[in-house]
Amino acid sequence: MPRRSSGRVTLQDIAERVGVSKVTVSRCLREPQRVSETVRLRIEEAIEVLNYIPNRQAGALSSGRSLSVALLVPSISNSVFSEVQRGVDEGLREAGYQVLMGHTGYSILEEERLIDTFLAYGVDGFVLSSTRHTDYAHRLLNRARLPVVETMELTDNPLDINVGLDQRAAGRAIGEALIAAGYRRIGFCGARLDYRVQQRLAGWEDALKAAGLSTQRCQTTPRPSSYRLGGELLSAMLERWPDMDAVFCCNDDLAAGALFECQRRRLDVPGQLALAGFNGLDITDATWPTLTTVITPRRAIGEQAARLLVERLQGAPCDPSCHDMGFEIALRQST
Amino acid sequence: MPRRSSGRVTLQDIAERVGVSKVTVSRCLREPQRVSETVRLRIEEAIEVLNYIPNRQAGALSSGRSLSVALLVPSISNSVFSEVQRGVDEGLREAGYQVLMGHTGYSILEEERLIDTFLAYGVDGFVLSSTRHTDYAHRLLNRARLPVVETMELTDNPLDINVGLDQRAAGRAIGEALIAAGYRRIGFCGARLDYRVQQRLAGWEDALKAAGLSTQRCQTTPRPSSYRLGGELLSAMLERWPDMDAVFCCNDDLAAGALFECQRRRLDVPGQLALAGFNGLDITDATWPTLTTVITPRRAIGEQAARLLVERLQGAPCDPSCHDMGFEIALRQST
DNA sequence: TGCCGCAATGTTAGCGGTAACGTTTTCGGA
DNA sequence: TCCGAAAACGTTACCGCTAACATTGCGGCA
Repeated sequence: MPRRSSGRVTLQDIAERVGVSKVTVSRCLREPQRVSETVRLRIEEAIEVLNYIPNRQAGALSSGRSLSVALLVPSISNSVFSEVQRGVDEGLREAGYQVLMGHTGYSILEEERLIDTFLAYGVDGFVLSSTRHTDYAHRLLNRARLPVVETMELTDNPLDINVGLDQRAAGRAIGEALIAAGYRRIGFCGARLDYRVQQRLAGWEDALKAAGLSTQRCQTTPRPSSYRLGGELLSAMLERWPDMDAVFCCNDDLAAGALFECQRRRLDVPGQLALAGFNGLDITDATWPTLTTVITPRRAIGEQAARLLVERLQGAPCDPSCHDMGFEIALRQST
Repeated sequence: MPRRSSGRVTLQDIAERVGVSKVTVSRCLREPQRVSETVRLRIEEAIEVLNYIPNRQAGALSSGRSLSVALLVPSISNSVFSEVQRGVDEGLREAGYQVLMGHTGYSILEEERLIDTFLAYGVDGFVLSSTRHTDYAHRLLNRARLPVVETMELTDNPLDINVGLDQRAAGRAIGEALIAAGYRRIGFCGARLDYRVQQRLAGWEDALKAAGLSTQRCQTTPRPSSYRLGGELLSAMLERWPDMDAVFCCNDDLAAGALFECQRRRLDVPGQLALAGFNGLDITDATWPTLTTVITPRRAIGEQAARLLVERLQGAPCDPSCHDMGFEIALRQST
């Protein structure tokens, strides 16, 4: 009993219509210059007429390359990663790769699960948005011998390629900027507390300690970040440390939420309290007052990740490397 | 010359180690109860030890089902769609499907390209976030005979399943709410002007006309929506219609941007100008004053889409249907 | 004329799974 | 003890495409 053919148009159908073998059709699609002009035109016509859509699964199975790459981000709703995604997507699409996206919900266990899933899908490479993974994820990636880019933060010990920025230095820089602006009782407010946030916190502490200032005004929570949470955290901080004159929020969402809370309390920003955020999202440049923040080169990180990944995919040898994409302090009205 | 095997562990490797045929191993993975206890345990052990990861491409090629579904959204950075995505993802994952996401950048041509791409990947179904497609996309979808869910807005003529809300009715409702609150010189400000925004605009006009009010205070642009744009549009409107007493912004980003612009101009909201947005994003409940908006059931739309899609994937017949998920007006401080 | 080399195309043998059907084993009941 | 059906497992033939090698045809040159 012959297996039911899916009914889809296949290479064979094209080949029969044109009167060549299916290898020639396949070749025509992959290396057009290796097929004669006349045959090529007739094949192209047949593809058009029959509405042929190549079956990537079959192609991937046969060639061992799927021309797809997995991009794992912590959260889709967080606009921080949408810029990275755009950069990655653009760079990889140019090179003929399709990006398959997954979101880990900030969980390395979920990341592990997704790595497994995408390996099953036969992706040719990974772009991860962290340098922290489970042991099993490490083993999976090592065994698969695929190019991997770890993005966002830097690490001393990259799996393969690492593109990001020094989160701790950025935290320190914004701390120093606040100190330079004359603030002395500077608070830190952080949510989610993933590795990157911890680094920013450490940088903030570095700056304050170096200036001989107290680092006690630190309010953190494992809850996910949101505008409202920014307001709640700020309220709690104002209660505990009424003398606080500036707050560095670990991200822009919290900073904006804190700003709204100040408005609600008729607290003048920056007159009575200065605010600073992190990432440089659109909103920081739209609020009143505009928000001081650390602008992170998310788009550039994505593009660079794509560029390096493509090099590896096209044969460059595996040579672990780190790429510091820097950051920029944007001093705005809120400080 | 034998073809270079990818080096990956395959069913065959498991089978050899256990001393059974690979069909038995395959069966053990798909229908465990059809394999004897002892063999099953030994197979499971071998899978564990050898770190076997099934090759989905091969499975899909052979069975004709890939257990994956494409979800196409206009924009990843727009949080409106991340809620839909979450709903879809959750519902489909439960049923064993993997969601592959693509973003169209609000272009139906790009949507067409993505449909083509994902058909090549052999997805088993589509979730689209519009009811507007190119002719070619229509043909592709019809020919593929796959279940398709069109989401967000409603249509009289669904391709297959349609889950969304009546955008025009929602626009009318917010218009009526503003009128009921006593506003009479109500403006509309819109960006991007995709189909949904046009519907909201039409609804707003319906409400104003029904109340005998002027619909001239309408400022639109094809530019993509953003906070800053909200401010710019509001400025332009205040210049043209200084007597305006309320503005319905086609989405929350514009409304928030407009609010920030009011703060910049020291214009009291709602005292001097009332503002309303659309979608019910987090920010509307965080700003000061909080923003009146239309809360759209995005999560529910995603979940319902997933539910209906799974039914179809599991054999329910194709029977075009529309599902109105409704909306809710949230009157807040800004009106 | 005969031989060489290259361009254009074809043949073969898989890639790693699964559907369909075939065979063997097991076991209860007549 | 023997029979027959179900449970357990195996064989075969693909799914649609491509790598590697084989073949054909033709022009150019000695």
